[in-house]
Amino acid sequence: MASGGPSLSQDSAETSSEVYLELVFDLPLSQAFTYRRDSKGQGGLGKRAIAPLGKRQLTGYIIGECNRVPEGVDKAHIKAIERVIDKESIFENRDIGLARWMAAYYLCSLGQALAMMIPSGRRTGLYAAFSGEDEITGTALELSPEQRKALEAVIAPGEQPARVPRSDPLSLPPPLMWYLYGITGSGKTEVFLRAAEFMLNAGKSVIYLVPEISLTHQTVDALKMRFGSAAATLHSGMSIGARFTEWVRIKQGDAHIVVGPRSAVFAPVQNLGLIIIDEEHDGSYKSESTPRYHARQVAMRRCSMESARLVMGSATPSAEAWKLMGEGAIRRLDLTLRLSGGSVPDITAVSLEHTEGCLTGELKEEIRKTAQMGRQTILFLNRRGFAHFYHCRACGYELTCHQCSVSLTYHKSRGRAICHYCGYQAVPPRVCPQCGSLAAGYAGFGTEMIEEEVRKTFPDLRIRRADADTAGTKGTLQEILQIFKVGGFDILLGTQMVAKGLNFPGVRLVGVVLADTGLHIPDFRAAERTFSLIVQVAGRSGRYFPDGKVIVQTMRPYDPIISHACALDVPGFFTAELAQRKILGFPPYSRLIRFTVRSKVAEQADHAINRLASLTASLLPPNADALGPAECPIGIIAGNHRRHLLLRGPSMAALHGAARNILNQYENRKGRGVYLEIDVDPVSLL
DNA sequence: ATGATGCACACT
DNA sequence: GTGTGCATCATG
Repeated sequence: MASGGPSLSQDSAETSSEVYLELVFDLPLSQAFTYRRDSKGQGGLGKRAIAPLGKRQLTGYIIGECNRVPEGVDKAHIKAIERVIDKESIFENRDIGLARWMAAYYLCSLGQALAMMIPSGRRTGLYAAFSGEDEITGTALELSPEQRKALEAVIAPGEQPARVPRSDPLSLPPPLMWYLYGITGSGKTEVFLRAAEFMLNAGKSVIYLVPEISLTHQTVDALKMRFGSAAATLHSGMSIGARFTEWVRIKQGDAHIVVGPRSAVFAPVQNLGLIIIDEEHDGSYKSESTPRYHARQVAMRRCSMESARLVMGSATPSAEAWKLMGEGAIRRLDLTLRLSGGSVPDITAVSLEHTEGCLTGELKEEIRKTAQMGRQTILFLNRRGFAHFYHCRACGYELTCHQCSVSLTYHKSRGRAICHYCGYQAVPPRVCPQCGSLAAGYAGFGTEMIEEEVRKTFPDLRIRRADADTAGTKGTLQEILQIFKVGGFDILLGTQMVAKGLNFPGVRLVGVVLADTGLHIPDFRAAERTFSLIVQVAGRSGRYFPDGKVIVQTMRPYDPIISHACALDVPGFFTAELAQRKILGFPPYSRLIRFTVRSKVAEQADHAINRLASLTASLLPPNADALGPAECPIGIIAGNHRRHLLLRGPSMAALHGAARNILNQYENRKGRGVYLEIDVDPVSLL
């Protein structure tokens, strides 16, 4: 039937009048698929449509309309879409443009990138919420001279970066960027709010990014008070319906300022004027699943594309941001003064060597002194659990998880050793399972052990623990923190979560029980994270009274990282750290793409990573190199053996092409049960 | 991603 | 001769 020349030409005459739709799906497939319109002749760029793909009916995104079928596709095989879902386009050209950039930059499919940008695109997780950081008031506060200067810089008229259309989809002139660099309590938030207010008055929209959702509720409340119904939220803790409602409100232009965690960077605001990134250093801005985008990177791109401004802020900038500030690409605005009557706390590093237990004499004395003053103490420990490693001093045996390769942590309250990665639990043996020695047990300490020691040392003081275990039950953490805030007990003992932006007026003393935890993890950012954590924790002290005291216990009191942190010397830290990174050739002096493979079968993981490595060896340009292949620092998670390989080059441009070629070759013959994850600009290498 | 297909080896 | 498992392939 479809054999002769004449019939073909007739076909093409027909085809030219027919319009086809190009759809992409939330699948790891790079290509678009061509369809006819549905029975009612519906189509529409930027709308979603249900369409048959193989045996399945999937939601696809209409990214184009064309009047000829692609090369090598038989017209007769073209199917019609089932139906169009949306009445109005949900993706503008701008959104599709941003998604195309994401797909190219993060090496994911266009469909995966688009799915990220809409509320129901991906399943939504739940996070524990707790009250946050700065006391934001509904009414505008008086600005200090420093704040005023910062605000004026950010809202200064004029100089817009030229809107230069480029053929290279990855390169655009950078946006105008500023960084509010200042200690906790120096009033960054008020400057952000004023800048936002200015933009709204100028008829522009604002996106306000906060880490996870910890600060979202409070920031939203404040924004609602300040800006009324012009404010909207988009976060993963909301129901799908609530999210959608807010999304529509934003899309229709009813809301002009959006607060939320990293995914809010995709908020469909009209006429974007400003993106704010609060606590820019925070790790939660990097997505942990495909596409593994970084909200800061996406924000920069969006601001470039839409000629908007970008303002970030933190007391402890990321190394990337610090370098850009040094180069002048980001303009630094210093906020040096503590408002609310506070001042910079007095920070002392104390050696833990030769100390019985986990509290040094210095720390005990300060706890006592603080209590006598009727004030409060926060004890911070960067580790959950009672103790960490089960270790035999006779033969060196270590008790580790059968599923994952990490050490088990003993939780006294449950009498169990628990894996912090997969949740595996075991009753710890009394004698060494390997050599039978009795000299086996737990070394190190966790929050439970400290709780016990503090209770014993200070039987008269009221102490509460706040960590992931306590937080398990829904309102509990929130409650504990609220009680602490109003002076309900004397000592708060906690992990990471007390380091985040919490704010307690009555706190005088902050004790970092062991600052070195995490310094030895095999990750080139270990120092940066440790430094940042200590400085952030120290910032909890002395917010409202000028007598804040911080004791940092450490095994290595002379380590420059610890001493820079204790001196709150961010420039000093980065001078040393960036010099080190430069010597070692790590970011921000190079760029990385990480390939991670996982499989239940170790040999399959090895095989896969070796194949990737040999492809890499033949396809990597001469100015780039590869690190690995190697077992991941966490070699096994939940029974999956993990191997990784890092591509390193002077710029992303040098790596992208090679990475794409490697992936194309690899995809041809990938094994079953072997999964590959691609991480562009990885933040964690575990 | 996932459902279909084809081929190897096994078993009533 | 049919059944089960996995590798390979196509999806418009």
